[in-house]
Amino acid sequence: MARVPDKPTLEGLERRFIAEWDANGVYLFDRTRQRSEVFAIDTPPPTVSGSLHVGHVFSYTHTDTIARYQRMRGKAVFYPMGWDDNGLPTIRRVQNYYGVRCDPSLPYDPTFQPPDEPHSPPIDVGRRNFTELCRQLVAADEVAFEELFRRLGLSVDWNYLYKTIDDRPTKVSQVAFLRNLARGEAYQQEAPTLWDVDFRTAVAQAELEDRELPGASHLLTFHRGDGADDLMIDTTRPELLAACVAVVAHPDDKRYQTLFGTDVTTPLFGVNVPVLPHELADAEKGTGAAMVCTFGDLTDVTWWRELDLPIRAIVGRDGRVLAEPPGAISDADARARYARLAGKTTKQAQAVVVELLRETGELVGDPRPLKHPVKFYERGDRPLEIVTSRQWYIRNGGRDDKLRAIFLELGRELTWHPEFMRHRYESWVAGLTGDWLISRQQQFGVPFPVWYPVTADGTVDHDRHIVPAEDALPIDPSADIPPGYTESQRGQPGGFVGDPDVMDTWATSSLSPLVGGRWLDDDDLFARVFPMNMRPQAHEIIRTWLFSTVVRSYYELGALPWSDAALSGWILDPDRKKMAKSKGNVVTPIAYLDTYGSDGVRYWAASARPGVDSTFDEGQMKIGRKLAIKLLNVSKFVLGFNHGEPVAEAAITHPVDRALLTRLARVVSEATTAFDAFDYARALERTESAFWSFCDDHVELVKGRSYGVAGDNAAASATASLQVALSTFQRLLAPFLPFVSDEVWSWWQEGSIHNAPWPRLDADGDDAVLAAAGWVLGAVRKAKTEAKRSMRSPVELVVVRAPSASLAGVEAARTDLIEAGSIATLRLEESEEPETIVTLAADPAL
RNA sequence: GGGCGCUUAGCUCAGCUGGCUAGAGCACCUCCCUUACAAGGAGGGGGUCGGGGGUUCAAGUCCCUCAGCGCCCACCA
Repeated sequence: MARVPDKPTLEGLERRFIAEWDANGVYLFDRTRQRSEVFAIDTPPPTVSGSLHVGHVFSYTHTDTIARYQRMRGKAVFYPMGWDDNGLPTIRRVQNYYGVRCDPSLPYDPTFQPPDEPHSPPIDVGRRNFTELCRQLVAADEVAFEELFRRLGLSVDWNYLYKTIDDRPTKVSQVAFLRNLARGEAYQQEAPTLWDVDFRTAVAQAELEDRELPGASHLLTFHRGDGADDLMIDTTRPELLAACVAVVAHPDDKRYQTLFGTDVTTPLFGVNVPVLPHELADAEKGTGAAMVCTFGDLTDVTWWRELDLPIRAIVGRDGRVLAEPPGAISDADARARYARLAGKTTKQAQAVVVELLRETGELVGDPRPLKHPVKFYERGDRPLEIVTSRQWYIRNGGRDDKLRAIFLELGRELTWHPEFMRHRYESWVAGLTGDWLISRQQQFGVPFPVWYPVTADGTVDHDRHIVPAEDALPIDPSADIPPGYTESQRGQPGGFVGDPDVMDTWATSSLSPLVGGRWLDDDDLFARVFPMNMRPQAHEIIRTWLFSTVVRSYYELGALPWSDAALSGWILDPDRKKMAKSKGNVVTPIAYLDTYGSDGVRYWAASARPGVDSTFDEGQMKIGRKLAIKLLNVSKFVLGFNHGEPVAEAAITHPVDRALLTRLARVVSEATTAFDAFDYARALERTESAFWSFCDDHVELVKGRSYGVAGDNAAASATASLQVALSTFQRLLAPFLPFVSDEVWSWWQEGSIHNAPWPRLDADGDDAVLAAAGWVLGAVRKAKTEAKRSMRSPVELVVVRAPSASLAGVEAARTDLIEAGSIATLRLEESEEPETIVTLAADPAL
């Protein structure tokens, strides 16, 4: 006996089912299943910084529909969640929220309590205190994140939740790093690196972005001896003149042939620098001759390295000109000029240099304003500088073509959804110019588990690493002591120091399949889930997260981390701009979940093609809600026949009903194929359109027969087919509308629909019957509408003229048509030209 | 400069390996309270499928080309 409410409603479904699913363990991962029976998802751990926005709802829903489909296909779905609470966003928030700053040199203060209000000026605290504040602050956000994801109906197994800040992920990061180090895949190097002067940290190539900035071209005079003509050089960065180490021109540039190998003297500072040929110099740009500074841009680094030039650094890590000039600036006037620059930001220094050049007459004309692209750290506010520093790197093929070829090949073995996304991986890997810089000069993150010996004279020996045993991890070298030492030896001659840096957040994220699968900690589990099936993620982090995961997985396990990568698009606001926190146009999802229900919002998300940027569209949510309501109502109606008791499928003998099953079988097949290809949107579209046609046409057609107007057998056939269709549609819609589908399922089935098997149908009916019947019914409806009659109004005569094949279909549906259309006489006439003539009964109102 | 994607009704978008008069939803108009649903239903108006060329019996769909928009990569004097 079906338990159908008198007045079906969507109200309260979310709260009820969230609790029910939890209580019944509907989404628990069955870890007894073998790898071949598991579908494992490498879920993106969202960055915990504030709140989730509608973009999260969008992409996480995509993944969830696939998880639900695979679960219904009988797979044990490994669907963990993680919180990425590492990294700069958290640091920034903690600094601002409490008004504190981390000073790693300070000891831990167990009694420290954060101020109630942001403290100004910021209070300096030790790294461990700072970390504790980070944990406190993210904890509240994480509760809200979990609540939202549950509300949205994500079928995550929350038992596998992890936080990147926790010991286990930290240990995974440190172990993997030490193994990289031992195998030579990680190394340390002192070299010019891109440097953010505000965050005071090195940044990686993958975190750069170009911004178009106004600048100016300055024409400078470099002097040649013996009264020869001056050498003119155009530069946008005259403030780096003191850092000039050479002048380069293209080897074929006729203008400079005689100068190659000679020296010229720099303006203002009178330093002799060589004029050298190099392929990268462009005869078309400026005067064709460029000054090489240490370092103005990445090309300078190349010239410096390949031409074996000295270093004359003048910009410090704070972005200001260093107090002391390079040794090459020896002349007293030159040193006096330099003194006017010292301590200034590069921007201020530029103004001073221009002034000085005007005084000496070495600036030709005025600076000519231009716009040019400048490299920024993607989270930064000021242009990057290049400074020499000691950093950790992981080899990624950027300096090794054989390795690069391996990573390119791995990218080709990966299945991409949509397929064209592989181009982004290809062009990124092909264009790498250096290894992956993983160290950051930050206080909060996974520390490098390395100490260095301090020699007897007090210098740190960076060439020797003291590393802990794996089973001692995780460690913090600024708090923990290397084996064989005591805390009193920290920083002392003959003692040790800890590596002060932390790993970039991607260095941890790149291990997400290992962290999620509990590598090291639970080998049995890991063997059942790795390599994973699916990596869902946004397309703009292919170069960071996706690529780095491929790299780490290759090093640690010699395999691709997953078989399939599913890239989601962006949410655009109505002005077609990407919704992003930094753009200030994000939409908070809660209000929409309240208004349209989780199912409605999920419908909107699932309507967007995989990988395609999609406009935020409230209208789609409204449609989703209507779909959910329709499912309630049609379920109620179908379950009203035979008191909701199941009727054996064997009763389905009527040609109209058999045609329905054939249509259903096709829809199931299309949805299945689409889902297998990760195309949730197509699965939804096929299902939805078949569902509406079922409700509006088929149900109307067989309604009368279901009530019994054509006898018990005909009624049983209709009822049984309606039940099959209902069961099928409920399950096809379950991945998209998990709440309402489980509600209607609960009216007549045992257990959650989300643990029910995905529908399978074999049918051999002739669905031309439905096409023919639909055509006639449509004509009848049209006639009634045009006559402004009710759909119930009687029809005296319908004459159907069509080829015999179509007539056979109409004949098969005769009783249903007569009933559905209130037709007194239905006459069929064979004809080449299909035509339906409807004669309405006299209007009783007239 | 190289690459990728997009351009179909007023709006948001489907249209998969070329094939019946190009579809859906929203919006708009008309009608219908029919006992699953008025939070519904029936019907209608509206498109030379970005431009041009080509292949084909047949092109929104394939090829070439141009244009606009977006993105990725590279350049950055």
